[in-house]
Amino acid sequence: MYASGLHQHRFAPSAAVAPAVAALWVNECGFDTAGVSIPRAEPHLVVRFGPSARRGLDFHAIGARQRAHRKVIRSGQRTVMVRLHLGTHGAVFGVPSSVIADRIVPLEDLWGVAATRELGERLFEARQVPEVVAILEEVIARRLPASEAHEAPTQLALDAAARLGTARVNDVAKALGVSERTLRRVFREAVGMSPKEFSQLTRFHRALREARAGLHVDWAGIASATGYYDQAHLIAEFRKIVGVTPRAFLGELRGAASSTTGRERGARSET
DNA sequence: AGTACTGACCGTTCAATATC
DNA sequence: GATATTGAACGGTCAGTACT
Repeated sequence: MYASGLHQHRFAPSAAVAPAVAALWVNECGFDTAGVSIPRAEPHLVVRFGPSARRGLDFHAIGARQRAHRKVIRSGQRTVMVRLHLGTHGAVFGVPSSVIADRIVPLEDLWGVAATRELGERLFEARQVPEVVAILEEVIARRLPASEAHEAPTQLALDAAARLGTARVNDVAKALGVSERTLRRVFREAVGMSPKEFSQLTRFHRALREARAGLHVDWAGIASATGYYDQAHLIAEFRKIVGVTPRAFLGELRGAASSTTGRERGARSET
């Protein structure tokens, strides 16, 4: 999430939650502003404090998303974002990824009223950001199984995801020893989107990363380097995913990421 | 028999590519 | 840039198999 005037504090996940948590950060904003979230396949756990939250504090699970969405961030709002690894939805949320795909689900619908009320009370009392992060990590760690091994269907989807960059779905299915239909079924259940949609999102992120890194002088170069047929297709894909052209979206992000700090347990890159 | 899982087939959609 | 063509990917459905 990026927004004008937004302060972002990043935390390296502790060893206890590292198998499930890919990134953890806190956004704070001192005045009303606009924000845009970049769509991702990974599920997120979000805790909001402040004027936008119900009763001053609420938490949600956000599933795999294929489209950016924009919203107003109110002054005084603090948002704790936890990005999970693909395939950990079952352990952390207790449901298949397909259940929360393209949705924002109140955590109490997944964890139950009692568990979320207890968590809410603890978070409400914890005023300092590191304390909030520690509580969240403790709660997530408690939900993780002793073994890091995934169930077979989830592992199949993860193996497919690792190969899906440029390979065709049918070829990936063959390489993994299942039919294309089975791979598609399993993948959608485990990831919350189709293999093709996952490939497109992966390619979009690659192009965005290259553009932000400034490795190419023009969009045609980025399109060529990241697997798009041509610049026109790159632009069409950006329009579909984030609603605007690549140049406009970069401008939106540049204007947004005005203040970002990496600290506490070590800084990492964040998109 | 009922259930769960898988593969195969089919018609449709749409992205990729070629051509004008 | 607009349009046409091609083929990959999709979801629905059904049959086969294994298991209870």
